Amino acid sequence: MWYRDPGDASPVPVYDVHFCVVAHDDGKNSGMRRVRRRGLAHEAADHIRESIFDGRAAPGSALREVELAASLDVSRGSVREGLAILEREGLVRSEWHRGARVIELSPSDVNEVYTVRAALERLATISAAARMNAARLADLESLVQAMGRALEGDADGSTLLALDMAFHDRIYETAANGRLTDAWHGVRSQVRLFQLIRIERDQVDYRDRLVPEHHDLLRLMSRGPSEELARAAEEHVDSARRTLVHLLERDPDHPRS
Amino acid sequence: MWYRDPGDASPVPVYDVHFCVVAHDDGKNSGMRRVRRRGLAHEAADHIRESIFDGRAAPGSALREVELAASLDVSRGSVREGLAILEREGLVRSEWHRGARVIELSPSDVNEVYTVRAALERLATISAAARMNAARLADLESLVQAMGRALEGDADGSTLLALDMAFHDRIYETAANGRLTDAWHGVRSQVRLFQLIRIERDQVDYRDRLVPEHHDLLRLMSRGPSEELARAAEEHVDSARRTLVHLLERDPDHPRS
DNA sequence: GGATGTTCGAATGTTGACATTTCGACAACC
DNA sequence: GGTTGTCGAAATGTCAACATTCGAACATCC
Repeated sequence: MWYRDPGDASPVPVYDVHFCVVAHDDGKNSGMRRVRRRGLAHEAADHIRESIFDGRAAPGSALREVELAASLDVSRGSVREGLAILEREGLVRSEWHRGARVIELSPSDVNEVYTVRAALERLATISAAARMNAARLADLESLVQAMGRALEGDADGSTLLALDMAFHDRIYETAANGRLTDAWHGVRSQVRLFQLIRIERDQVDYRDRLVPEHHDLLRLMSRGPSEELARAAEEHVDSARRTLVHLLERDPDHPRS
Repeated sequence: MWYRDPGDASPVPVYDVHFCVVAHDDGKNSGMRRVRRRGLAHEAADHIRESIFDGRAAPGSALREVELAASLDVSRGSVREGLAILEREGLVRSEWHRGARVIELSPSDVNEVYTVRAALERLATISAAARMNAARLADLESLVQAMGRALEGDADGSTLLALDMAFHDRIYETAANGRLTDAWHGVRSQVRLFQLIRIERDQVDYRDRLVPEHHDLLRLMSRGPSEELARAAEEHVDSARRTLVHLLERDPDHPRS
């Protein structure tokens, strides 16, 4: 028996099953690798997260448990747990008996997030370089090439952003440090939010630097760990920080398209 | 009306009120600063955390929600939320429909935790140095002096550890970067667990290095940010890592006293 | 008029009951 | 003998109802 009525558009059991294909295996892996079940809390978190990135949930707006529970068709408990997940990611702030709100982004937040990110990326890049091999290198290289193709094809911002994030995710994956990945996930969603703003309001700079900077990182990583690589990783993040602070100070309110 | 029966030993309302005295104000602040209410989830998390540090909950042992709910006299929901808090701190691992367990500590975990900690501490120390002032310096100095007194008085390990942790907490506080503090809290409890092991099984080395290393950090911080300071902070953490890996590889099982 | 106390509604915090999944033991089969 | 299938207990995931808190509008008092 299921919790939800099967009369829904998609008559799947509520305890949803997620088939996660390992996206970047060596080509020898013929199909699915592991099956993960996550529960409604993660499902709810995904929906809410998406609505924040979409702009449907504006920064500062309240995320009421009953509303969300009704709109997502799950109980308040699951919504509550989902909101806790988003709070861990820094997308949401909640206070005692005052509910949860979408975070608001100020220049000082940019500094906080990107300063921490620089420290993490420094470690991740060096750790990844120490564990680099041909397959991983080729994988990263294909991502950079995809960036190039996307730029020539005049792809929209979200495509570029997805490739950008994927590149860095792979680095953390290669670093193979669970605690480091956890720390990254603590700022990742915020970084994505900021990069979204950056792409919206700075069409030129981002597109000019996307391929060269990532290509440089890749080249340095292929030569193993070095202080030069660490510096490059920090600078890659810090230049993004400077750009964002500049953008936000010029025009604090962000009119979404 | 209260949820709990007032017949308890401490007849306080369940929605407990916590008076947080700012512990290290400049002496001019006469008393309490802010009142925080946290809810039962945090309360439950505190209890469980303590039982992990005490050794009552051994590494790898299951933390059953019903048991904890009964023993803490709260509902399963609150225990559940508390366990989620501890999972955020890395003290607990939980899997879908398989419950939560106290983490087990292997040498590879030491490497993960202390590598990340080194990266965070590097940033925190430099940020703190940039915001250092006389009052904060004096505060840190008094902590180092307290360490010295504790050593001469042959204090037990937990006292030394508390001072050690307090020293580093103050650094993060001085850095005044919320995201950095969050990341630190993601490994802090694990660091504390490891340091507990270190103190238990290495009475000499830790006590010898406690004061000199912290004094060095303090001296360098007082001169403002520098690459030398960054290196010292990293090395301070990395030497702890090396010691712990050594200890754990010699004697993987830790017989608690 | 302005500050203070009160009341009320809307939201969250908490709880216990129910549905689902997991994992072991045991039996049946090849 | 080893593998496979079934059953059941024990645990977690989920839900809906209740208790508590917060904030603001209103009335009251100086």
